[in-house]
Amino acid sequence: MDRLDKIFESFASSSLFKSKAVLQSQFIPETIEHRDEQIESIASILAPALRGERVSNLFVFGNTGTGKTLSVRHVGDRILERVKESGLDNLKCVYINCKLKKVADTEYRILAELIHELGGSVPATGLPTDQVYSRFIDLIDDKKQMVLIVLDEIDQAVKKISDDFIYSLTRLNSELKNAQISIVGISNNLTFMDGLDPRVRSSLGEEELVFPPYNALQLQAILKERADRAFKEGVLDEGVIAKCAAFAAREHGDARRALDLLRVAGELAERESSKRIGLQHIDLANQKIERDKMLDIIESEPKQFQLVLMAIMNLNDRIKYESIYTGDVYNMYHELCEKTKNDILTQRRVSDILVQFDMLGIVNTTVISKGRQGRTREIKLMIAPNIKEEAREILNKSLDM
DNA sequence: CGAGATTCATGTGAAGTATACCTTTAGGCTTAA
DNA sequence: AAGCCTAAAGGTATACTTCACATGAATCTCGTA
Repeated sequence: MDRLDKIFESFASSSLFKSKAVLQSQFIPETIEHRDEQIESIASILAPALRGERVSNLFVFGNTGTGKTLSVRHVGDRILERVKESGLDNLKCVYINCKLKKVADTEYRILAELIHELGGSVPATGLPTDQVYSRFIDLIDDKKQMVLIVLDEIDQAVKKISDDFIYSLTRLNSELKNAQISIVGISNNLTFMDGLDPRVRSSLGEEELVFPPYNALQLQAILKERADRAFKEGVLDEGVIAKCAAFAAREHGDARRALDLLRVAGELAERESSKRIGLQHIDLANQKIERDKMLDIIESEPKQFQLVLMAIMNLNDRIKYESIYTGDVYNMYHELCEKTKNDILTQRRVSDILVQFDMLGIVNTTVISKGRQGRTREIKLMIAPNIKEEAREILNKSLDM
């Protein structure tokens, strides 16, 4: 991808970009603006690790795109640098994102990922969970060291597994003879702590830190800084940055989104070989981001899920004004399965699939009781009309219809 | 007419099944001394 | 005797099914004014 980008860029002499990477989400800037206070706090909490002391478990809150991950990683990297300089080898830092489905959505997988990151290996399945624990312990307890575990999106993990997992992690210290572990939890759910077991809450929340959302002005400053590095001079129209910032500020001050917006706007402008990036590109970019997100989800869904979605879409077209209910969806799904020679799942399962769609935001469901007509889910399709055609194409293709 | 009882079409939870992987273990075979 | 391969045994995750019970308001029933 990067190499292709380079090729294309070298051919497009009118490229607007100086360096696109600056706007990509993996990019880690040297300086993080408007987060000095938080970074210093993190640093002072984690600093004892340099002396080989156990540091307090830390818990970081804040909405998406407020720089939590970035700040924590930044501090972590700096500490590791420091460790390297002084030639010591008594500190390790592991970063895990619990939200990435492939990486971790069971206790097992998170542990496996931890072990993997620390250089060990463990099969993707098959081992009793407690054996994985003991492997983990063996791995880190072979010498005196500190292990810093950063769990990003920890709320996702707890939701899917249970807080026992974190409890056993915090308890692990008592089983370790040489090594010590500390946990840094990152969550974008402010109320996450309330639902936790009190024991977990107290051990995990030894230190807490809140990242407030960026306001529009701060977003502007951040965007400005990055835009200067990313774009050639004078390609941005007046007010483009302000508009990006405004869009993102509306979305809870999500800086990542703001940067995405800017990048996509740039790409769009470039594609129509415009010399400048205008306000209309931002609007287009906003639409495109939404669209891509939705289509990606749809495409990556398993077959049975796609069949159910197809059923919903068919119904949605047919009866424009009435609501769609579970029973209708199931019947339509049944038909589709027969037509496409797919296995037919039970109603129970389809019901669960609908719940999943609801969580993904593809569909909006409400459980209602229709009196004597029983109880059901009222289903509303949330796919924007202008994407429907494409969505249908994707479904047709992958369902072979 | 109004308070309860009924009822319908699913929601929901628990437990079970099938399948795909994975490790460990032990037996059998090969190999080298 | 040591080393290697293989198959069986024993575990987990995932996707799904089966069974049983829970829901909640429209509708029915029936006593009463």
